[in-house]
Amino acid sequence: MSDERRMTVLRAIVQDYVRTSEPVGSKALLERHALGVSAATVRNDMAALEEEGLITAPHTSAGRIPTDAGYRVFVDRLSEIKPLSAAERAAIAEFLSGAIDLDDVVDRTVRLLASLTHQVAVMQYPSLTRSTVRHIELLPIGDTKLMVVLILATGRVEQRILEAGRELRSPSGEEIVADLRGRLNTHATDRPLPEVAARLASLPDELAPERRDLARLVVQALEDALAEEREERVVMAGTANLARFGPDFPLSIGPVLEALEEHVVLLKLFGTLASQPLPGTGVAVTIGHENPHLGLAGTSVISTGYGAGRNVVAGLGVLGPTRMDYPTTMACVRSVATYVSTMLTS
Amino acid sequence: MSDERRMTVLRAIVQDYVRTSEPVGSKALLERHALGVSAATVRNDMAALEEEGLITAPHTSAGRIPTDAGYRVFVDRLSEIKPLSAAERAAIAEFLSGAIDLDDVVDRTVRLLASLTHQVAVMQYPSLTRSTVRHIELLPIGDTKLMVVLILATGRVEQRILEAGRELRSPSGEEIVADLRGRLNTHATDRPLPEVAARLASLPDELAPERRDLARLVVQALEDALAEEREERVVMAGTANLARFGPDFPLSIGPVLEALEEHVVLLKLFGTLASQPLPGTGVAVTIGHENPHLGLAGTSVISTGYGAGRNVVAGLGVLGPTRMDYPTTMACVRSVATYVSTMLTS
DNA sequence: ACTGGCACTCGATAGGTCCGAGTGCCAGAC
DNA sequence: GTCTGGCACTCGGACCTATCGAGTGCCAGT
Repeated sequence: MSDERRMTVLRAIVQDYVRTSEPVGSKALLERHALGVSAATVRNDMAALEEEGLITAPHTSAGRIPTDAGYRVFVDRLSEIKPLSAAERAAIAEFLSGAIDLDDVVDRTVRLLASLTHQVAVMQYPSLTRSTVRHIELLPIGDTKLMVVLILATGRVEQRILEAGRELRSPSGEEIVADLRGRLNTHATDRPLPEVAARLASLPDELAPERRDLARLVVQALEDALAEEREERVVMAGTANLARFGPDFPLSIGPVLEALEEHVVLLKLFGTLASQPLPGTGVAVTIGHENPHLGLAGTSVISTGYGAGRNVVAGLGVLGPTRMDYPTTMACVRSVATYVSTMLTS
Repeated sequence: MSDERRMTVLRAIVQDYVRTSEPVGSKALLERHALGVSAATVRNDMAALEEEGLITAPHTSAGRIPTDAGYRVFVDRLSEIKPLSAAERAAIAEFLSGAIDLDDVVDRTVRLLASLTHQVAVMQYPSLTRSTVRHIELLPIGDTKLMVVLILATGRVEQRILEAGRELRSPSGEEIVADLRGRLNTHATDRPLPEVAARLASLPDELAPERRDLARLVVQALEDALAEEREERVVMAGTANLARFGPDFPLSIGPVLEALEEHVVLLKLFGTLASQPLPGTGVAVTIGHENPHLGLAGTSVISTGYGAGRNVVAGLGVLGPTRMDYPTTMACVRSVATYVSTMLTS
């Protein structure tokens, strides 16, 4: 019994089912795919596939549909995904190149991805925890107030104003602030945020005792800013595509919308997924019940990382019904991620 | 023919239909409402109401359901809406009081509103165009760079860094900056943003010629900051409630989700609506086709304004099927808006 | 102006039949 | 062993029909 052919049959079943959304039988399979064998043989293979749990029959005497495990095997066997056409790539590049700022890049990206894949597109906001510090600035305001400004490599700026409790406009005060600014930047500039947080904690100890209080306040303010910004945002588009889930979606769409609203769920999903890409494709795929969240049991998630330069900053991807055109969708996700990355690098 | 009783019948029809989501007939009406007249009389009234276009029959020999116009009359006749119970008010207050910052207030508010009304809750981010300036700060950075900080009454902070093109750390430079800071705040502090924009434009002219270039740069930066922040954000929650639209919703839910994703549409909706509240209730109601957007033809929007102090800052409300419990929903929207307003004032 | 009564309409429901795609299995061919 | 053709069987979906009942419009009577 040829393992090879069984996989061909599985692939054919997945393809046909995705196209028609109807259970596919042995006869129908033969019409669309030149398998070179008879219907009876295909039936035998199907029986074997069902035995392995890769396909299932909704009821006796109907065709077969792939199970989650079937999709899994199908996806894992995709050694490489076909690249998009030149025209498609050009369209992506053009659409994204019109963006005016970071917000706009994110907004355009999700919309583009949603319309390309006809699924729900989700994108993590560029995560600051994986970004680096570009510069830290200290600015006296009034006589005793100090503004702490944190500028990140992603272009984001955070600021805090704190009460220093001492005169800062005096020559000695200026000197203290200048010294602190220098030390902060020595420790932080161009370093990733988690490392910065660790290094800053011990900074006050290297100062003269009378300067430690101010340093502690500033470090505290910076840590605040880091912690707050660590809460990552998620943007999505294409939820209307859920309406095409199929004629049977009334039950499934509610929970899915609920899950999509819980940004925490999505963040967890993309956080773990982006780090486990499928070898050879660069994208990660989670299918149906593999998904930890109950409401998403009928959906698959295709995700990947993106970022400026070579370090991954955040995740992006799409979510759709298990019955999804995996190859095409994976290609779209990967291409869009690539373009966003180049866009962010410049 | 008593106009009075006809309205009572209409009200009863609306109430029953909202409860059961099934067309209501003359007989069923009599069972639930003590109208004091016979079924035949009710039928006559119904025929008259249908003549007026306030109710309609899905098909011959079925009950009647209210038309958009019917709902309109029903809502307009609600002289006052019943306040929420003390327990509900307490729950609202407690849920919102846990918020830690502006973002959190908005987030909690939409979630609360969605779960209270079982509809889709939408909330405009506090609009800066209707806010006021609290303070403008100018801070020299390095030798020739200047940071412009704009602090708004809503607590939001915007900053820009610009190249001044001249020495600012010198005594004369400091004096110029201080003078400019004073003038800016004289013109801007505690004034609404649109007025600030208008006043700033002419500010350079009141300065000595050699100081105008710097002033123009600063004014330009401030106008940039204002313009950018003018782009208003919208937050929503409870989209999963759309799944309860009814068993017939497959067609309608798609367009609705599309409309919800077009934040521009929502902003326009709430922008115009919040300014036209229903007298006596403080909330604005748009029903079905009254809505300009095609995808929302089957939905009603209940909205109102909220804000710190007595000036309305932005809109907030819910969106749901035309078949909606208007009195209760209106009460919820109003109460939540009230609490958010008090919360923002403090 | 309201009521009771009556004939009529028509969607929803239930039962029954038919059809065909699809299956499993088996005996025979390569 | 592996594949093929054939055959009996299953079962959901489509289609038809009959029945039921909530609801209507209208009219004559109070």
